[in-house]
Amino acid sequence: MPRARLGRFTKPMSKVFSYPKSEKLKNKKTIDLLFSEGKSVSKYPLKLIYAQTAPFFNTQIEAGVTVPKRNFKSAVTRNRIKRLLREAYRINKQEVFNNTEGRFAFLFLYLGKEVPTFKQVEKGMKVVLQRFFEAEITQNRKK
RNA sequence: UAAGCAGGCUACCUUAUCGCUCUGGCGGUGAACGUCAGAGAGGAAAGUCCGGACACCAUAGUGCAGUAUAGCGGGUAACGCCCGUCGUUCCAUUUUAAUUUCUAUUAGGAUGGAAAAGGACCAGUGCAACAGAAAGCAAGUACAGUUCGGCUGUAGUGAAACCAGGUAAACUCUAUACGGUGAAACGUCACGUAAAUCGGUGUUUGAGGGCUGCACGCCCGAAUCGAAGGGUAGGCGGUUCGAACCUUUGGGUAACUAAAGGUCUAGAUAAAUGAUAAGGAGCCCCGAUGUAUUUCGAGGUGUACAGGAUCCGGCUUAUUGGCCUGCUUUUUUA
RNA sequence: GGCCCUGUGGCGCAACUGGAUAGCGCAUCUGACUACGAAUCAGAAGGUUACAAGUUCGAAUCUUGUCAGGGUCA
Repeated sequence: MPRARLGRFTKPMSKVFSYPKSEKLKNKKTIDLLFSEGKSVSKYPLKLIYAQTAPFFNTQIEAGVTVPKRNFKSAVTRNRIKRLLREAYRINKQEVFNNTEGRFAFLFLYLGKEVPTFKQVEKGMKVVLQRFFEAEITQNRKK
């Protein structure tokens, strides 16, 4: 563990609504982990797959975004939906940072078959994150 | 002024807030991070249909096989691309001749435009449904003519009929070009496992490899091939200055090219250009005025096709609106 | 990013060295048989051979270009 400095865990909070490169979910292993063992909550047209990961890197949450090629053939519309999803996560992620303990990996899937507006995506994002909190709280109480 | 055709250019804008990637400066030992400044998708970035650059494989070698192209000349790094030109076919206009009351038909010439994968059945092999005597090496119907010789002409079937027949986007032949594999190439650093198990072949009598379909030749060569199984699937370089773009002058019918001057113009990697709000160009529709252009008011829309992934030159396909140039036809005025 | 393959009724397949009505099985519909159903028998419908252009007298077949689907790679 050469580069893991656990004391550096907290990020500076000056840029609240940012979504830099280091918070993006890139590692193929963790993505495989998400699909095999991750739990999910969904609110059409969004679906959130999440899993707890080891506290290894500096970031608290890694998040990724996916739009299936099967539903959207054009690369332009796929890029647009991914941008909308990223934007919605960027604006609403602060609640997650304030209300959770531990590290998580997120993957947002878009399941709809039509191009949404930003308001639809943001509404779905808020609901999905709320359901994520509820699921986590009930799990903690069971423990 | 309007319409059509051909070619070229362009790709909505402004403000505010929040945000993304890269580069440079400063702070920071360094990384992270902060801050300031700058840069940040296309005409097709697409399809991957051709041609190259570049990298590795012998210094890329020989023969066969295979693939591609096809009048002639030029351009180019190269091309299946582009330009010019010849012939062919089609269309339009015009003209001549014959027939005809006219319309029109046939044949020939001229002008303009368009299209196309446009070598060779005088090397050989194959193919041709139905119809037809006969569709390829053998035969033959009817009528007419006749120098009486299966000599000549006509008719009928058919897309094609006796003729050196048709057919090569049939095999093939001729000429020319092409070695193979492709940035998941290739180099390098790091992490990690199994130097284990089973079976085959082999060490100068040479296994196997050098990703070519085969043969030869050349090089490396002591281990190697297969099965099942285990590990890693990360970083950096290649990677953006290039057959680059712009302007002027000269050469060329043109495609294009030479010289001089100037410019720096994306480098992401689960993949950067976005979101929200307001407003304005533009477009559409409705109403009023009006011969019409226009003007005023209200509403809608505020864009089509579409996102770099090593890089260039083409081709093909998708596509909305605006602007410019040329040609043709038409209207008005003088 | 590169390379390769395939498109024929609703489904699975034939016909592919060009020759005319594109065929077979299952499924569908109608009728018969039966008290009713299944099975069986008889009959019918359903195709612009993925789309577009070309070569040819003639194209599912040959050529080219689009579109759709699938496979493969360190």
